[in-house]
Amino acid sequence: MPSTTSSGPSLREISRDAVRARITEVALDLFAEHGFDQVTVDQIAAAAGMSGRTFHRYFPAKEDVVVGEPERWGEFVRDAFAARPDDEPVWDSLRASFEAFIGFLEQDGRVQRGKVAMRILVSTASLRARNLEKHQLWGRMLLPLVAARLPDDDTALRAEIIVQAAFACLDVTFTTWANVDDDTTLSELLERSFTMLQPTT
Amino acid sequence: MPSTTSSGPSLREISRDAVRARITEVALDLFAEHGFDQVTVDQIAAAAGMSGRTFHRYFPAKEDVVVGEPERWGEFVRDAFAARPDDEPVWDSLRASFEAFIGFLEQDGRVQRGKVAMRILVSTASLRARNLEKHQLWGRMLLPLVAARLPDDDTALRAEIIVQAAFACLDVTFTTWANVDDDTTLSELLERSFTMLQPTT
DNA sequence: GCTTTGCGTGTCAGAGACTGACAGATATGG
DNA sequence: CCATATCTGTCAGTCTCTGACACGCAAAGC
Repeated sequence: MPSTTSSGPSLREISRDAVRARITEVALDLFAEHGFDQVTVDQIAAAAGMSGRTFHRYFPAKEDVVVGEPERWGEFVRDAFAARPDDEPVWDSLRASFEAFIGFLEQDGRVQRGKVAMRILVSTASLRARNLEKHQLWGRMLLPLVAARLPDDDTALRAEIIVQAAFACLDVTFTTWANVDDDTTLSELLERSFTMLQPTT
Repeated sequence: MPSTTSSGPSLREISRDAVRARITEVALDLFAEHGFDQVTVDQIAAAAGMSGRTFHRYFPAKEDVVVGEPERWGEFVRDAFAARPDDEPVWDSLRASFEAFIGFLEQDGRVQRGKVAMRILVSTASLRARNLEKHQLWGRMLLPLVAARLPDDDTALRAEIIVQAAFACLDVTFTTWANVDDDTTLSELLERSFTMLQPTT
């Protein structure tokens, strides 16, 4: 147990995060060069100086290296949504929450790396699958909040549709952003996507 | 090669389809009882009286038993969309195309079995993944047709959003239908879903 | 009728992603 | 220095999926 003097992450956690980051760095390079499916776990592990077994102790599945930790970002988005005013239309609240998410990514400086990762993601079936699971998770986290803000009847189906449509917008945003070479902004694409769709009130 | 007297499916194809149907039948029973992940390919093969290797000659992947042949249905939907009048709003055309698809399924009497299959599908990650690939495929087939019907600018992004949103509606439709015990109709749910969302014209 | 050809099938071997069990190494705290 | 917890590698095993080979059977050609 860590001493009570510091309430921050323990030494072990720092070390663990550092190793995870290193693995991610090495793996993304390999994926970018040879393609996700052409790189084996053992190759990544060797490049990172460890055994394949140890790789799986840091990432349960090979896909997790690219997708990251959906849980953390899901909480971020959920909290952002919860912080929105109650009288705002849900569609706008969702857009604002995704906007905050994107803003966080950009500020963190992961955008360049993010574009590489996203290009790998959208071009690999098993990674798209993992991404879908992220949507499902986020959906389960957002659904009750969205449903609570909807007027009277049919809230279950309405909320489901709205959330899924929002994810579709987010997906299209990231996909087109990854496939384009100019400097089009994620925020810009997100706004355009959300504007093209409107839930009937 | 078959003699020219009959232009129908060859004997081999009939036999192949029959075997495929038999495997599907046996496998769905096993999946429904034990869950998709708990049933091995060898178990299905044994229950169908063949080796595991032969199973894979009929279905490249275990998931294909549940998902079926996306290509065929994709063509069906694409043709249905192409047959719609040019001046109809794309959103309505998409709804009509999905309606036709659903109608075909219901007429074929696969609805009961379909509900079982759908329950297995929505509760298994790898099957949801395969279903997503189906969406991607259908999307690639529909996208050019949809884009061609859209007014002037930004057709690429607009088409992408509209198609993805339509798939979201279709997905929610099947998912809620599978999870509900009453007699709510697929068409009914589809209509409600599509009505809740409107692309801005 | 016999052969040739094509096709379906089983067996075998192997890659690749994981997972559990065990044992040694390392570092953390007293 | 020791006791503890954690990390790590090795090994073995499961499961999906693929390629290669050989066997059997049935239709087609002579």
